[in-house]
Amino acid sequence: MLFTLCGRVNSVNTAGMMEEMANRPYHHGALETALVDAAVLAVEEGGIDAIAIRDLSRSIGVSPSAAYRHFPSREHLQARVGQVGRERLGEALISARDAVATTRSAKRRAIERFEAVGRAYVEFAISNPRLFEAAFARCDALPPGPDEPDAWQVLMDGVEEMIDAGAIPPARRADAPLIAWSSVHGLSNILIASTVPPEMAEVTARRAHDRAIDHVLKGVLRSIS
Amino acid sequence: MLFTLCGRVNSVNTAGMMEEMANRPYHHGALETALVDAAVLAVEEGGIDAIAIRDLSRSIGVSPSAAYRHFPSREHLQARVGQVGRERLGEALISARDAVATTRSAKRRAIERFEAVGRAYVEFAISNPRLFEAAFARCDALPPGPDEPDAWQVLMDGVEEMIDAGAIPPARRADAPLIAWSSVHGLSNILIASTVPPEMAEVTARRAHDRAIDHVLKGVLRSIS
DNA sequence: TGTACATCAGTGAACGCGCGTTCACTGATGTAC
DNA sequence: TGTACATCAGTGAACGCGCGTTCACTGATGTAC
Repeated sequence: MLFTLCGRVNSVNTAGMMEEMANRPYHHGALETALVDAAVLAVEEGGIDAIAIRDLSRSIGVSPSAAYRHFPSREHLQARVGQVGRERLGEALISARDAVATTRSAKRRAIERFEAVGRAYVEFAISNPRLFEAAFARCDALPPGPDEPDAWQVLMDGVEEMIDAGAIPPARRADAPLIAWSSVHGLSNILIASTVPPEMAEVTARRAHDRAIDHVLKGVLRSIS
Repeated sequence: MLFTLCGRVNSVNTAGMMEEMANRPYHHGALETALVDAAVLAVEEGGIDAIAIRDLSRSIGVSPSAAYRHFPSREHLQARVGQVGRERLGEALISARDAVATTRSAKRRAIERFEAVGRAYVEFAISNPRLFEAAFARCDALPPGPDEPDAWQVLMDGVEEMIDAGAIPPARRADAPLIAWSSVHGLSNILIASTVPPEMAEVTARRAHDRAIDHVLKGVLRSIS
């Protein structure tokens, strides 16, 4: 499911929702979280403009005005979704990087960890295309939280790690992060934008994406070496 | 104006519009063009979802239903705007490339033409951010017209030209276009997304962008050489 | 050259819709004494 | 331990809005004879 083209993490439990609405207490208890979760799903379905306070409240089973206890306006909720997108992206990068085995040489390991970050970046975008877009569409609206994992930071750490391990020359410290980020971010957007013809099997698309990612990552390493 | 951050080609002539509405004939004469032009401006103002048939018709001075003589639905108009974005991007690339002087060696010239394309790509995105986004958001909706200049084609031509001139090895023919496109497309999106703090002068931003473009283009050449 | 008529490109009223937001309110919760 | 009361987190009705789209219509245009 993670690798389905434009696939969504589809965790809506309709039965559970109906049940919840039946014997629902006066106070929801975690309305803010519920709103953000629902908003994230809505964004993944129809983009950032698909966020509608009335619609989300309704789906949660709460009156529209209740939402205003937690967000002063629709825009603030949208901004929050962008923030969540950035958080999830950062987490995906870190967990992919840290999943790389540690049995290689320091140099090889640094390269593989860097590649894992790049690969995870593109795969996150493919798996959550609209959330990925929202993450960057509203990135000026809410500052990164203090312990929010930041994609840009993860990337710079990776470059530093490679320099330390002697995988790339220190002279590249200044421009390598932007070069790498551009490539990987661009590939992500390109893969998101291009719709695969329906007759093309999902597996085929996945393989094509894989090859594209490989090529671009190899290119990145060449350009910063 | 071309280089203003998030600058728009602001060619609305309010006086002219009022005048036109006063002694306007029963038939508009070029309503389709007028709708597309107005839609492009609206997109540049507020993104693809800012296209509203009622609003556009009103601004042109025509009844809402008149638009339906030319577009079956709002979605078709949106798709058309995406197509216009792609056309304009393609034209910008070609004209920048062909503006490169021909007095250099074939090799040097091929490289400079290629760089000019990359630079024009990013500059188009910076100058028309929302139109640029729309160009790729709806790129599956309308097929490219027969003589529509295609950004991807321009890029591939550039690679071919460099191979012919001996600027890059033929072995790069397969992966160079995607690598180059990813970098340049990614940088475009990054520069669009990052808002410059207001205290930062426009000139400063422009210079920062210039440096970023230089770095990334140099990286592209390294990675495909 | 003049005229009948088909076709084209508009009008304007109406339909039904869902939205964001506000407001006075009420039920539940927790805290000070 | 019990109670008064402030505060919190909901309700539900209402406001005004603009939207996409349809429909029967009408004025302008061009074409066949």
